[in-house]
Amino acid sequence: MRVIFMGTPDFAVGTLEELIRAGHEVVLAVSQPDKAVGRSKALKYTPVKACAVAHGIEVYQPNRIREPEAVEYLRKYQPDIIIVEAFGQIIPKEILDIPPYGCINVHASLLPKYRGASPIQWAVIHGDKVTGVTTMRMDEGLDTGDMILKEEVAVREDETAGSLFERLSEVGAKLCVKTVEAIENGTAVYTPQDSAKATHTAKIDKELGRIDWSRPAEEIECLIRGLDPWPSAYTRLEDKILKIWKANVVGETGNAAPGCIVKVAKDTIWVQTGKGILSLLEVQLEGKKRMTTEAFLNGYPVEEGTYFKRG
RNA sequence: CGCGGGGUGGAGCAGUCUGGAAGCUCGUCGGGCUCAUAACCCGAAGGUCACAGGUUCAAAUCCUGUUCCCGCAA
Repeated sequence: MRVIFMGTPDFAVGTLEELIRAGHEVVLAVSQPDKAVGRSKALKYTPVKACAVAHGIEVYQPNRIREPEAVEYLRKYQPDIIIVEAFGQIIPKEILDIPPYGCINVHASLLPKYRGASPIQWAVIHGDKVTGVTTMRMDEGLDTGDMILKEEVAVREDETAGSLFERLSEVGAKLCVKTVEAIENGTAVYTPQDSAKATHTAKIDKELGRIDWSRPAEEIECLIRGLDPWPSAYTRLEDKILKIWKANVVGETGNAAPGCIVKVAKDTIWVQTGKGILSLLEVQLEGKKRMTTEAFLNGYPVEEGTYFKRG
């Protein structure tokens, strides 16, 4: 099939590669404009663009995909189908109507749960045991199209958003190819979503990582994993930001106030939360690298009875 | 040139302002104590102080250039 692929971050790269490997003719890759990234504020290719370039596929990066000019640009390629995955902009109806087989979206959740941005992080943050990937035929709503294929993935105990990203990306890539196959040979079944059961998720921002120590330890632990590798959960230690990368819930003893450092051992720091104690195992002080709590304590004295402050 | 922190034995840090014999916590190795230990005691190994120039009788420390890492911002 003649395919136009629309996507931006790493998550979508696997799908693009899998489509190419499956023998589809990817005639155009559409990605968000390159952004200034990093301390040097140098322009950097989006991961999808980099992949497309490596495969000799033409790339198009409109500022706004709903501009008539962008719509006409896509139309010229006469795609049989358009695959959209983590593109980052809402696709207008004019584009949805271009390909005869429609626009197919790969969404990293079990729809209708977690419609919207960042479904992977939210699955971890909420402590879900199971999540997955759904492919659907897009309509004008936000992730409301009819579902085609769905695959469940178990969330591991120590799952981070990063590790889940990798796994769902692979699952999504294969599921996408299967979906295209089914559409091509006419066996695809379109199942409407039960909108009554739909939930929506918001974009992840740094503010979300500010740890509220009055929350239960379990909830904070999920937040830490859900925001790893970005933007990370953090607290404040003596006016410095301390990111927390890894922690364990250790029980419910103690009646100190939330945020109190109730114990400093050789390789861990115990913090009182609203419910239970959280044992910090891997941290990162601002300006420093991420390190085990043991290493951190070797060079940075922390006293029992002092407090972490919020944000 | 967006702002800032940093590169010192295997790890994390102090020392740099006020040049002048390499330090702390931990790890490693050996020995001791102990029923035993991740605990305690004694001892040892291990560093061209990121790299390159310069100033000086003398540079981890002062000056110049380079490079790498990290936080913020975007």
